[in-house]
Amino acid sequence: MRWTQTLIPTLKETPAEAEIISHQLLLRAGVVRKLTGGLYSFLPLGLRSLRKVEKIIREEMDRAGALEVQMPALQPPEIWQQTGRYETAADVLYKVRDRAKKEWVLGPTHEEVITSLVAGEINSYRQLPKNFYQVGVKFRDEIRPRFGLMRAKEFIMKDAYSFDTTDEGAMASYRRMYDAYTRIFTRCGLKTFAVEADTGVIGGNYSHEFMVPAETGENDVAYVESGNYAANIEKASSRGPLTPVGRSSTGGAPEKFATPGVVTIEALAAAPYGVPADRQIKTLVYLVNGKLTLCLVRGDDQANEAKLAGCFGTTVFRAATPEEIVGTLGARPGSLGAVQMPATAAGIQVIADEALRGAAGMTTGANEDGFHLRHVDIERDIRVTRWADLRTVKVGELSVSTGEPIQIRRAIEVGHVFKLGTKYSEKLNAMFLTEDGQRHPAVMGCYGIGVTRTLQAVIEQSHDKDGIRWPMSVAPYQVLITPLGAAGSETMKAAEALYAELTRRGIEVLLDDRDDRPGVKFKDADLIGIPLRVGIGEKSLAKGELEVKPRGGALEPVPVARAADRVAEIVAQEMTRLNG
RNA sequence: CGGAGCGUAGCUCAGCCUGGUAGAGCACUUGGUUUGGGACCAAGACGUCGCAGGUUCAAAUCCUGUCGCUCCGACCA
Repeated sequence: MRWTQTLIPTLKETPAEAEIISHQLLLRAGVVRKLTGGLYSFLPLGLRSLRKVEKIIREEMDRAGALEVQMPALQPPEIWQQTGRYETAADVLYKVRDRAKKEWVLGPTHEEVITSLVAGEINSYRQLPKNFYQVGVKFRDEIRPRFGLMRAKEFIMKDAYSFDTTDEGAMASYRRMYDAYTRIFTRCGLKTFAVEADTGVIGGNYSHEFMVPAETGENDVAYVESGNYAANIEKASSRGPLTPVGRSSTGGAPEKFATPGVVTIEALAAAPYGVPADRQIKTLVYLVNGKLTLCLVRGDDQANEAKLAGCFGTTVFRAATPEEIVGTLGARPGSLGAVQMPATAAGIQVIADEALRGAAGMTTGANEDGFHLRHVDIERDIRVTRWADLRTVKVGELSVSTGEPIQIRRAIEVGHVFKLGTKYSEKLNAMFLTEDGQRHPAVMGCYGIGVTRTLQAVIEQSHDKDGIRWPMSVAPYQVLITPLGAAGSETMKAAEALYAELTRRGIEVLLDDRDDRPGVKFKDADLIGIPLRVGIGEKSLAKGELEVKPRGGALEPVPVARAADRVAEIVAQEMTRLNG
């Protein structure tokens, strides 16, 4: 391709709307353009890279035995009602109406559709296992789209769904996808690591997210130095707080004391009260299925909402409003506690964090504004209906499995593998007959890769101060030829000859045939990040040489006659390296 | 949804406080000079100042509403 024939609208200045480097480079390098918030058009360069990521994904999915299909983006709401996700996923569902006023949803994912499909077409164990995948557009009504392609209203996703006859079979399918994902991201030139992920209301321990370490990521990941433990912060657990809970009990009964205006852990920890945060019980109130539920964590701990969801068995819950709380507990947030509860709170569930087990000599709210209770012994004074891990782990705590101190870093989630079980197959009747004639729901798994997000993650991980540094495997073009000279010059003639020869060999070449100054061409070359550049200037050409230069690497003079061979060699080496 | 900020040329922004003929740099067009890391000179084209209402002799500027964008938080199958 000739530069003057395509469209590569590079920007010298950084658009004000882009905050993170990958987003800035997407715009500056002419990869994408924004239509409006969360919606982007891919320009010629961007589309080429996107197609390459998709191609790698298809090759590895096919290699893993998955079957490509294509399912509708527009879906009937009925199947969403059947799985219950019409309500639980309501926040992200785009809904539209047709001329007859019938409602439709724009698919944010395709579990319902694929399971309906399988329910109709697969009846026997002889037809299983199967794994179906597609690459297509998803729609999500994100509360806050941001960071360009990272969190968009419309994005491209590869989603796969496996159907097995047994749990063991489902595990094998899961493992195959896990391995395929590892290969996919490696081939894209991305350094990723897999972390244990929250399984939400479905439960179980089989969910991993593939993460790209990046300060701009939206996920916190807990990990240990050896690499033998890594988990999303939503899932991560530890051996407990670094300062274990004490039993500094006086043995006395809970004692009420006045704390006028004190409604925070910090205020109670400060003078004149001086109650350390780890000697306080934090009382949180949630509205779950229409009922108030108390959650107790240590004063210095943070409740983890993903763990709460698992505990509640639903993701549909919210913090109770002060009005709801006062009506039941008789006090406002900041003065709440589970020791003495009014009659209006009879039967209320009290879920306490494991870190509070055995705690005595604690201080908590008295359910009376302006008062707290001290000398509280949680096992003696509080009727705990359930103990559970509710807290968010902190840096330095010891890993349950390896005993190493936990560290926390930010990361971008680019892929997710999940063992679903039979939740969807049961609800949508995806049943098969076993060898001995019994009806069983298929055991499912689902596997997603954010394709457009992956593309941006590559840039986030692979760039320098001058621009993008595309890995050879996903670069829009493998080689950029930069002749320094106008049309008709000797340098341009040499460039044309090399362009023809490389193209003949099947190498993807971009020829910068613009009549521009060298500085402009070099700056743009660095910005758009083609991994290998061939410079052709009068001085070197007079010596019978061209200049071969990897992006970000050293310049190598090569005789004109050997140039095509040398370029082909480097391209092949790099592709082989990435493809493992 | 709560908090903050911003909407002026394709891009980056000034002008607004203190109302009075809409600006700069980059990009674009033409001509010339240049040509190894975002050139220079000259001429030119490009604007419903986000939108709507109000105040005023007069509104980019003041007031009200509204839409959009960005950031923080909440939220995130």
